[in-house]
Amino acid sequence: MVLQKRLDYGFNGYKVPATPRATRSARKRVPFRKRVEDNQISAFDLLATVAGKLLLDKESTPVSSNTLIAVDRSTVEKNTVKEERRDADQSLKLETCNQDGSDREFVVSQLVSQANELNYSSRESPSLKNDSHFGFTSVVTTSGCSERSNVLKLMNNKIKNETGSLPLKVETGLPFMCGTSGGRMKLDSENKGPTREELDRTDKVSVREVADTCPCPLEDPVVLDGKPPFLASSDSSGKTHSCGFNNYLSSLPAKRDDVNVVSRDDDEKSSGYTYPGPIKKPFRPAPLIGDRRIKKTLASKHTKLAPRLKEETLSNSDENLKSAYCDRSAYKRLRSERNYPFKKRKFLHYSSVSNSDGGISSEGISSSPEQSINGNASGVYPKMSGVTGESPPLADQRKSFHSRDSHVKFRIKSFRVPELFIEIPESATVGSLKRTVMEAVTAVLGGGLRIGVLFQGKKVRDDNKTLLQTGISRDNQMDALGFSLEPNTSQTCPSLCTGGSPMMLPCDTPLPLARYPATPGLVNRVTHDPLPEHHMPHLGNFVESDHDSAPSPTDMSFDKRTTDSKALVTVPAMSVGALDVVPAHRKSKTSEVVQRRIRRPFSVAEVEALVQAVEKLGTGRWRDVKLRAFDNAKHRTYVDLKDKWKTLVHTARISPQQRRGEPVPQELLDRVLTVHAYWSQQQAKQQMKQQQHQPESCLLLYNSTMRASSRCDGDEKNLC
DNA sequence: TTTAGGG
DNA sequence: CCCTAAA
Repeated sequence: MVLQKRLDYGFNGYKVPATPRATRSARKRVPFRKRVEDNQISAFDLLATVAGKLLLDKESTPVSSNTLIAVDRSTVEKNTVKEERRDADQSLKLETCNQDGSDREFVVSQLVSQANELNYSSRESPSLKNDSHFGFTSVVTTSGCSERSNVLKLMNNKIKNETGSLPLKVETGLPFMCGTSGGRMKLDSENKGPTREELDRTDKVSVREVADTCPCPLEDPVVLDGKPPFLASSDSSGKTHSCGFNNYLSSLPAKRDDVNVVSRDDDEKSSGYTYPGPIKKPFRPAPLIGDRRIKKTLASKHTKLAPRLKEETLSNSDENLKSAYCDRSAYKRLRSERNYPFKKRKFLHYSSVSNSDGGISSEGISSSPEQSINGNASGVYPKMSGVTGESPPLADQRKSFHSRDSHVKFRIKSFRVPELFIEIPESATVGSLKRTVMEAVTAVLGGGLRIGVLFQGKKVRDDNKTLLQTGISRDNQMDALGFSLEPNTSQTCPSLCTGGSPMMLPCDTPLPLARYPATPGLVNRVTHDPLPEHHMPHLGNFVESDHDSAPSPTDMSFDKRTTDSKALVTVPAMSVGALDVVPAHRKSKTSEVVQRRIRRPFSVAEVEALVQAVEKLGTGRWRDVKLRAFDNAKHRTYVDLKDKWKTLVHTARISPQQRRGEPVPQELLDRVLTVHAYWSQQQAKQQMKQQQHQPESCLLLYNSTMRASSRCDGDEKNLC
């Protein structure tokens, strides 16, 4: 807590003089701010996690991100193990999942059976529970109606060929698809009409069709058993079918694991084995940090997406929650795909398929959402690709799948913070030591970081080499790979911004914090920013000209900072999530975004001028002081001057060891104390005069006046 | 808008 | 530096 607080201040810049903060992102004025800051902290906090190692795994899990169902048992088990490991250490993790060209073509029947198997095993084996829920829950969570139906439709395409059609009534199928619980049945049913309409129109696959083709295997008793009783009972007619259907559906997103999405264990752990029925309940049983973040994000994003969602799904008021989760996934998609032209509707559909977990995780990983969702979904389900107009036909898609490199899976447990050298006098307090360290750390973190890659003990400097070329992708080399955070010294960002090393996020992946540290005036200098449209609207207005002011150290580090911010974010974005909140606020549609002014430490000369002016005018006439001594320093407001005086007085009173920032000459500080005492006295006298006729307060005032005057008696006389 | 103070 | 209540 303490640490966090301190960091907070550090990044606010205000209280950590030694750590010039370039900027601060826009945000809403009131309550948001605190939250944002806190979130930001956690990001850095996380970053600062010490000493770590990177695990490199090579897996040949079927990619499929979209193919949803192809999780074989071995994969599940593997994942389970990982899950446990995650539990063991809470440090930062970054994972990418392997994408292999193989196993891409699934036949529905196969898929189905596997799905069932999954269900079964999850029920059977406790060890698998965690993992399976992992998959299932996410399905439940994120998949909204539309998505599901979408999936269904997609399935349909396949199914038709494979199994032909089975009798299943739409009436039974739909409610379940869209319903969240048994109790909601009625509403759902009411809404099924529009939904269906929507579906038909959009994807040209009638719901009826879909329902009709529900595969047989779903009726498997085993599956039914695994399903919560109330779900089954909630459906009075054709329950068997619908249940099977549901199960089937639920199993789809389970595939998600393959998509590489790394969800925080804590996010979904609690849900355990989840069945598709009560979609709502298991959503977020116990909102954890990650979730909160998401909610916040949603809060703002939601408004935009909700209408559409509802249109597509249900107009049920209870739908909010659901749509919110849709939003979440959608939001992720949005962030990673906003460069693409996309049809809203399609976009929505896609979103749920791959992303169920609340994590920010998937983005930034090599198998990015674009690939997984766009590619697979459309590949497997040609209809969608047709509508989207982005994805190649199935055949081509497949081709491209195979031609894609195999992916390497990374897990970064933690980062090592660059070595820091700190010198501090013996007389310093522990508190100040902590502070100093904090400053150093924040300076590093806030001042620009880059990622270093160590391989076999050597730094890999060539960012253009592929993993293959460097040998990193080889299984036996996994131990030889390490990441580190390094203070950034270069002015330009080499590959990260241009092409991106495989380790890093793709440049076009929007990163919330990427532009976060950018200073108003600074933004203009960032020419390579991939997403200019996401800049805050008002930035330009804040560009101040401060030629009149002494250049502060802050100014020097701007460029580095901006260029590197990406690297900085890349890592924590995975699991921290706090960062996610930022963009939401940045884009807050409701109000104007406010940019915090950059910190401009007072130079000695300025302090001198200030003291001089105050000597003349006294405290309490800050406007005059401003006019007199800082009239042409536009960035110094009278409030600033007042604040500076306040801190000057404080500085003068504390021991020199406790002072930070650019040292102010003791002579000046002495004057500050003197002047301050004098004017305080004057003020008191003034008040005494005014209240002379009030006997009660007279004594008090007199005492305080005496105290003040006795302290610097001699000086006062001089001044007078 | 300015001041004064807390954050 | 920010934010605000008061003046």
